[in-house]
Amino acid sequence: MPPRRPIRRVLRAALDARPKRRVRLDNDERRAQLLTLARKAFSDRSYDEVSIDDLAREAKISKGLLYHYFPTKRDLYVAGLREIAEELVLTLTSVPRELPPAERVGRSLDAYLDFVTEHSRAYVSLLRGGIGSDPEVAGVITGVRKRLAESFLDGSPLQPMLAGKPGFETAVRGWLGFVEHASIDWLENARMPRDQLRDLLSKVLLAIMGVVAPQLLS
Amino acid sequence: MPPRRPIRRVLRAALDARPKRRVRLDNDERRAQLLTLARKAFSDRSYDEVSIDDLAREAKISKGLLYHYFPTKRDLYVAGLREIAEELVLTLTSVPRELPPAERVGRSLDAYLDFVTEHSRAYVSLLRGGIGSDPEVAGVITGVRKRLAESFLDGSPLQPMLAGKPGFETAVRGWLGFVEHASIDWLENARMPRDQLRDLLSKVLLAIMGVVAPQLLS
DNA sequence: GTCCTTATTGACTTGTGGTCAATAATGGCT
DNA sequence: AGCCATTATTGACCACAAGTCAATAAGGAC
Repeated sequence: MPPRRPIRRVLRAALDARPKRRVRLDNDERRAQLLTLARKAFSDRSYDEVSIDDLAREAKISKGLLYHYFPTKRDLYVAGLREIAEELVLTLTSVPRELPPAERVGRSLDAYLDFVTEHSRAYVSLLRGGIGSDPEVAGVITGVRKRLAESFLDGSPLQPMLAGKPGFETAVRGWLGFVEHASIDWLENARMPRDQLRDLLSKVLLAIMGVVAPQLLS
Repeated sequence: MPPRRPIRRVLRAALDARPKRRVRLDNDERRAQLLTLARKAFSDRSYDEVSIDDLAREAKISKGLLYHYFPTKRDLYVAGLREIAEELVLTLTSVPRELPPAERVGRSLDAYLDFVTEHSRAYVSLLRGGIGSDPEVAGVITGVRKRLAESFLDGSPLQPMLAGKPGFETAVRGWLGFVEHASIDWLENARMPRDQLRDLLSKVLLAIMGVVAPQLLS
C-alpha cells in the first residue's frame, strides 16, 4: 500500500505559498544551542515555570526534536546544572596550589565570590536545589560540594594534620554551609563590602580549624 | 480513558445495593486529618511524587473536597511545612532563658538535634526547600531561620554587645548554615557520637563569635 | 540521479492540577 | 414531625504540559 504522499503534497502546496525551510543543524551545535537556551531559561524562571513548549518555540524547533536531544525535561535541567557546577569548580581549582595556605584560601574565596556575584541566580538554584529532592540533582550538588571542599583544602599543609580527626570532614562541610548561607544572605542584602565578607569567611575557617585541632593555632 | 457514562450508571446501580454512606466530618477535623495525611505523604515521597488524587484516595474522599479545604496543592504543602516549622521553633524556644549562655546554647542544640533525628526526612525538606524556588516556601524557610537565630541568641548577654557589629547578622546566619549542613551530613553518615557533634557545634559558635568580636573571648 | 542516514516534524497520548454545578447530610426553627 | 438554609461532599469536566512515535525531508555518499 503506497503512502498517501500526494495528498499531503497537495495540501502542503496549497497552504504554504513557500514551504517552511527546515534548517538542519549539526548534532553538537543543536545540543549546545539548546543547552545555553535552557540555562538562561532556568536561571530566569523556576523549574516548572519553564515549559518545554516555550523552550522549543524559543529555539524555533519542534518539541519532538528537543526530546530527541534530551530525553526528559530533567535531563535538560541537569545537563545545564552540570555545566554550571563544572564552571564553578573549574574557577576554584584554577587557583595555584603553590601559594601559602592563607593566601590560597583568600584567592579561592575571591574566585568563589566572583562566581557568586556573576551567576547569582544560577548559583542559588545550584546550591539550593532548584528541584525538589531529585536524586540526580542532589548528586550534582553533593558532588560540587565535595569538590569544593577538596579544592579549598587539598594540598594545604593543614590537611595531613587534620585528615585523621573525626570532626574534620564535618567541620569542612559545615564551613561550606557557612559560606553558602553567608553568600546568599550577602547577595540579597549586602551588609558589608565584599572584601570584608571575604575576610570574615576566611577568618571563620581558621577559627573552625582551631576548634577541630586546637594545637594548630598555638 | 474515554468517558463511558451510561455504563457507569447501570453498573453502579447494579453493584451497590446500598448506596455509599457519605461520612460528613466537622470542618476542623477534616482539615486536621488531611494535614496529617499530607505531612506523612510529603515526608515519604517528594513533592511531585505525591499526587492529589492519591492523597484523596488515601483519605477516602473526593479530590474536589480536598480542594475545598486547600485551594491548591502548594497550599497544602505549605500548611504542612508551617506546622513542622512551628514545632521546630517551639522546641527551641522552650529552652529556659534564665540559663547561663553556654548551657543555654547546649540545651538548644540538644533540642535541635532531637528534632532533627526524629523528623529527619521532614527536616531535610524543611530546610533544603522541598520545592523549587516557591516564594511562599522560601518565606517559611527564611522565617524559621530568623526565629531560630533569635532563639539561639536572644536574651543572651552577648547580644547587646554584638547587635551593632556589621558582621553579626551574617555570622549568626552563617553559623546556622554550619549547623544545618553538619546536621544533614551527620544524619546521612554519623561520623561521631551525637554529644560530640553538639559540642563541636557549640564550640564553633563560640569561635565564630570570637571572630566577629575578638574582645569577647579575651 | 538513487540510496541511506538522521535531523526534524506534528499529531497524539497520558497524567495531573484545578474548576464547578449538583447533591445530600446536618442542624435549627416552627 | 416537617421544612429550610447551610455546607460538606461528589464526580464529571477542563486545561495544560510532559512525553511518544510514525512519517517526512535534508544532506551526503556512491
